[in-house]
Amino acid sequence: MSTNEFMCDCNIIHQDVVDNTLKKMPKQSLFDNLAEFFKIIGDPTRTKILFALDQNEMCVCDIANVLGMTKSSISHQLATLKKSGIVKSRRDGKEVYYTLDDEHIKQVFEVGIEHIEHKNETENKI
Amino acid sequence: MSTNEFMCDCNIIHQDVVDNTLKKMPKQSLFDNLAEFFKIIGDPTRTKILFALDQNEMCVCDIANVLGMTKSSISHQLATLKKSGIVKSRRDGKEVYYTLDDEHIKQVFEVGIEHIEHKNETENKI
DNA sequence: TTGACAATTGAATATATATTCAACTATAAT
DNA sequence: ATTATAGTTGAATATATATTCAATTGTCAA
Repeated sequence: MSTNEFMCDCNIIHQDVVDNTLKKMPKQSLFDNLAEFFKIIGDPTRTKILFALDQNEMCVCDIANVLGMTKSSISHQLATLKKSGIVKSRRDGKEVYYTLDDEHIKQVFEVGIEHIEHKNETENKI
Repeated sequence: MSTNEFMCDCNIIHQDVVDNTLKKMPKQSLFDNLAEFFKIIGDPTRTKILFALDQNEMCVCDIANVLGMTKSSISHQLATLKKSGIVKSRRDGKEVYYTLDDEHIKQVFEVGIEHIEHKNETENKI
């Protein structure tokens, strides 16, 4: 019944489990979008930018100073974040101000931090 | 006051905002861990593996069949996930069974999906 | 012990991407 | 108009990594 059995190099061992899982799998595009989103926030520089923007609306130079990086690299990363719909920008005079476009960011960070703390706990149990 | 002002190529424009943000910034290792975690789940193959394992404990061949990929590539990815403490494994005879080691995964997916849906909504408003 | 299958592993390849650098645009002030 | 500053952009480089391939290990059955 599985549509994938000819694409891989091994036999199905538990047909029921495979069929059941295949039935529940969302379409590929959901996984692509989900992974794309996590990949975008899965970079230390971008994570720091998002944390900073979660505190204040900020212009590029200020972000560069907070992170201790060049405005070029910050601008590149902001472009990536903007293209993904995570931040938005407005110009005021010479400065361009960035803000979070997605208010879930804090919540996303929180579950990530929960995971890290969970991991540290279990490691320290040894 | 800022410790970073000599590492970047532009002046601070809003000293108060920069100082205030720097005061609130967690240490670098938190961002590294956070980003590392999101990077790990920020790959379509791994996202699918985690979704599958959230349904059932599964062996490598079954996962390979669900995803339509070779057991080698699945095994490599499982090693990555295991090293990050996201999955764990047990051997039973010839098979090695994997399960989620972090029960937050479903919650992490949920906030990610919320973001995607939020993005789709705002796009469709045009 | 031999053969078969599940799974792992290391090296190689191919691809993605973060930062740098230099050039450029946009805006404001003189 | 000229100058200075904020920000963007494209190309180049350096680095990371997903998958493939071939070889290997672990386990069971005959």
